[in-house]
Amino acid sequence: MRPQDVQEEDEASSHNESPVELSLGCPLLPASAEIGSVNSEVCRRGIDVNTVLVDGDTAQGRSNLLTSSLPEEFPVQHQAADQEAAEDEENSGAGAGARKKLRLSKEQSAFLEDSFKEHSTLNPKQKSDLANRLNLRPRQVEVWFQNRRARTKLKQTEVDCEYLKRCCETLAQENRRLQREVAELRAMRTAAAATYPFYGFSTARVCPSCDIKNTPHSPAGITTPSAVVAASPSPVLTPLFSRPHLVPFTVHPVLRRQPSATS
DNA sequence: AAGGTCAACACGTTCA
DNA sequence: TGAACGTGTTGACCTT
Repeated sequence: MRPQDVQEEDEASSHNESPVELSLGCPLLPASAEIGSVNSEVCRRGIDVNTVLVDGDTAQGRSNLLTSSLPEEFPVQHQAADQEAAEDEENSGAGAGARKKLRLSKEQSAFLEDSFKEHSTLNPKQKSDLANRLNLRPRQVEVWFQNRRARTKLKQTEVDCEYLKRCCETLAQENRRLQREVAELRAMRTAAAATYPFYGFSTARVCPSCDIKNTPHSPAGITTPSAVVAASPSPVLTPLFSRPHLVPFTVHPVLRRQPSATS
C-alpha cells in the first residue's frame, strides 16, 4: 500500500467528495453587508465563497443558525463533523467527483500563519492541536503547511533570482571597468616603451584606477586593484555579500555547507 | 475570456 | 516499510 493511500483513505470518508463549507462569510461585517459583497475584497478572505444560497435562506437566517452552534474562537468556520454530514447531502445532489473550492477563513489563515512562523513543519501533536483548535481536519492542516512551504520556497526562489540578476549586472559592470583599465595600462606601457626604449616597462607599478583610489592607508609601491578593494571595499561589490533572505528558516541549497572530506 | 490564487491531490523521494 | 515531505498538477473561484 502506498503512503498516500493511507492519507487518502483517511480522507476518503470526509472529503474525497465535494466538501461543503458551512460558514457564512465575513464575521466582521453585518449580515446585511454579506449578501451584496460576496466577491468584495474586504470579505474575500473571511467569507466562505462556497456557501450555497438556498431559496428562502437569508444571510441573517443562516447566520443565526450557524453561529449559535459554533465555538467562540472561530465562530463561522468549517466544522469537520458538520462538514462530513453536509458532504453526504452534497453527494446526493451534485456529482460525487466534483471538487468544491474551499477557502479557509481569515482567522484560520492568520492562526496557521502564526504557527508557521514558529515552525514550518508540524509534528503529529501540533497538527492535531491545530486541527482541533481551528475545527479543521488534520489532513487540511497538513496540506496547508505543505502548500505554505511551497509558497515560501517559490518566493525565496524569486528573491534569489532577482539577487543573482543584480549580481550578474554588477559583475558585468565591474568586468567592463577592468577591461578598460587593462586597455589603459597596455596603452601606457606602449607609450612609455616608445618614449624610453631602454627602460624596462614590462610591468606597471601603479594602475590608473589605483592611482586615483590610493588612500593614505594604502601601502605604497605595488598596488593591485584587488588590494584596493580589500583596503576599501568598493560599494559596487558590496551587494554581492549581502544576499537578501526572505525567511529565516529556509536555506538555499546552493548555500548549504557541503560535507567536506577533511572535517 | 484570460490569468491568478489556493486548497487539494498524485506521485516520487527520503529517512528512521 | 510507513510516515513525512517536496514538487508538479488540478480544479474551483476570483479579479481584471
